[in-house]
Amino acid sequence: MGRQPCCDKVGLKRGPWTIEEDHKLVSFILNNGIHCWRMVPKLAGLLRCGKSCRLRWINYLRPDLKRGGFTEMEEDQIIQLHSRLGNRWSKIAAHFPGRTDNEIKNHWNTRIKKRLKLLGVDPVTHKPIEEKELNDEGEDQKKETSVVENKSEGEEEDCLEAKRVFPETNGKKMSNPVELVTTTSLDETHDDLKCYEMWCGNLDLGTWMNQETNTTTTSYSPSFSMEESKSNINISMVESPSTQHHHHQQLQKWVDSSTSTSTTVDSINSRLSWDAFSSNLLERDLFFFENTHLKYPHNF
DNA sequence: AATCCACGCAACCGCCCATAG
DNA sequence: CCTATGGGCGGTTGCGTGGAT
Repeated sequence: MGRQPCCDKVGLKRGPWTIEEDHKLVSFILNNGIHCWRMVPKLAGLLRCGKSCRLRWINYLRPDLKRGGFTEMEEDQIIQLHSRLGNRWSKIAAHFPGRTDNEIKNHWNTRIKKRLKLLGVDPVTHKPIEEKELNDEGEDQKKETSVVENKSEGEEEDCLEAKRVFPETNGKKMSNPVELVTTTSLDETHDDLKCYEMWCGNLDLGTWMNQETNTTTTSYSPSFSMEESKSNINISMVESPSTQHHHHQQLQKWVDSSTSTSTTVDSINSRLSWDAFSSNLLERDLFFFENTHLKYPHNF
C-alpha cells in the first residue's frame, strides 16, 4: 500500500498567512525540525495543508533567506543561467544562496523580462529581437521550453563550460549580451556569511528584513519577530568548555560548508537538509555561536 | 477625493518524480 | 514490480499597493 493522503483540504484555511500562523509554524519548526510536511500543520496547530506550510517556510519564513532587491550583478547572473537552464527556477535559485525559486521567477517575470526587452533582447531566446522577429511570433511558449532542448543536466553544464572557455569555437557566436559570470563569487560567500551573522547576532527578523530592504523601493512586511520564538526555546545554556569547543567546530563546519565553492551551488537545499542537521541542534548551536561570537570575536 | 489601472508578490494549482509499502 | 503518496517544481492567479487621471 502507498502512503496516507497529503490532506483532504476540507476545513483548511487558505489565503494570506497571519502573524499568529507564521509564529506557530516558525516556533514549531525551530523546536522540532521537519520530518514530514503533512504532519507539520497538525502538530503545529495550524489549519493549513502541509504543502502550504512548506511553501510559506521556504519562500518567506526560512531564517537564511536574503530579502531585498536584486543587484544588477545578480540580474545578469540570472539572465546567464536562464539562457542555459530555461525556466528551471529551482536550478537557477540554487546559484543564489538565500534566494528562492519563487522570488527569482517573480523577478524574472516582472523586471528582467522588461529590462531585456529594453535592451533589445528577447527574454525567451536570449537573442536580439530583430533576429526573433524573422521567426513566428506565436511560438514564444515553445521557444521558452526549447532553450534547454533535450540536453541532460550534465551536458548543459559541459556545453556552457565549453562556450565560456571557447566562445568563438562553438560553431556560432554567443548570443548572450551579458558577460558570463562565474557561478560562485566572493560576494556570494560574503553575503552568505553576512546572512548567517545576522541570523546569529540579531534574531529580530523584522530588523533583518528592513535592513535588507532599505535600499529598495519594495517594502516587505515582516510578519513576526523572532524574539518571541527565541524565548520559547528550552535549551540548557550551561556548557562545558569542551562542549563549547565542539559546538564551535560544528558551527564553523557549517559556515565553511555554506561558503565553499562546491556547496554554495546547492547550498539552499543542503542547508535545509534536516536529516543532516536537525533544527534543534542548529538552533542550540546558533544560540551558542551568538554568545561565543560576541565573547570571542577573534575566533571567527 | 475618487476611480482606474498597472505592477509586484505571495500563494495556489496541478503535474511529475522518487519512494514507501 | 506495482500502486499510491509526499514532496518538489513551474505556471498561474488574485490581491494589495501606488501612481495616473
